[in-house]
Amino acid sequence: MAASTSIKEKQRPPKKGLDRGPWTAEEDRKLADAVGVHGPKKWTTIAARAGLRRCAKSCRLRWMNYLRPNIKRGNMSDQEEDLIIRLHKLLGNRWSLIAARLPGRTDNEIKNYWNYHLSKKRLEKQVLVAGIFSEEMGSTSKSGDQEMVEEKATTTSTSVSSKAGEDSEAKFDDFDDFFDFSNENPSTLEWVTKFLDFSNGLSVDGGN
DNA sequence: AACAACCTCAACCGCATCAGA
DNA sequence: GTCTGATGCGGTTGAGGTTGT
Repeated sequence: MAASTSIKEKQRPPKKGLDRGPWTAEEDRKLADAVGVHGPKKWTTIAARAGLRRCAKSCRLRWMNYLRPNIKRGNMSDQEEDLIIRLHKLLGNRWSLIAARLPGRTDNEIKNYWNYHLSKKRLEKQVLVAGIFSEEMGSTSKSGDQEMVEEKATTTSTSVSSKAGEDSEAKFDDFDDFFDFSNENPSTLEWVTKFLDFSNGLSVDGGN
């Protein structure tokens, strides 16, 4: 983020007596206990009552991304990856919405996965396309296109992290084959249909 | 064995939105 | 209707582990 300062995160002083950095097992236990008592809401109350020197946001994040029950860990299956690609095409960078369709996966996890894995796959494909393109153009030396693609490879995160919608349409045409729902299982198809109905309704209403 | 490059994961921030006073 | 604090989301960063040379 451009808003991030050049000062390294971990070197910043803690905010008014609050701890920062990785959570300890003890903190996790306290947080889990507090959530058990108060429920996964009222994070300011939880942060205050749990005896943790952590802010409410930090507690919520820790719970949502790590301590919450039924969190699935480990590699993404092919089906999950496929679904992420399709949902991203549909929803853009709305990671929480995408995560809601992948039981046990967190928005943070999906975001991480997308930012590295899938953007990389896309770049590989771009390189391939650029290579074919320059061949068709009959260029023999290392083309400007290729250089551009290579340069793009160094700016992966910025192109991927643009606002939702901006990139999903224009930059992901390569995944159109993934976006064929004709063989989709009924539950996914049903949800996609509902979503499209809903979004169509919004656009007809002018978004209100 | 040492180093570099690659990859994963957890955590932080700022901003937007929501909800209650 | 406005203000303010709480909550949720998306973008970004960096530590640390793994793999390759």
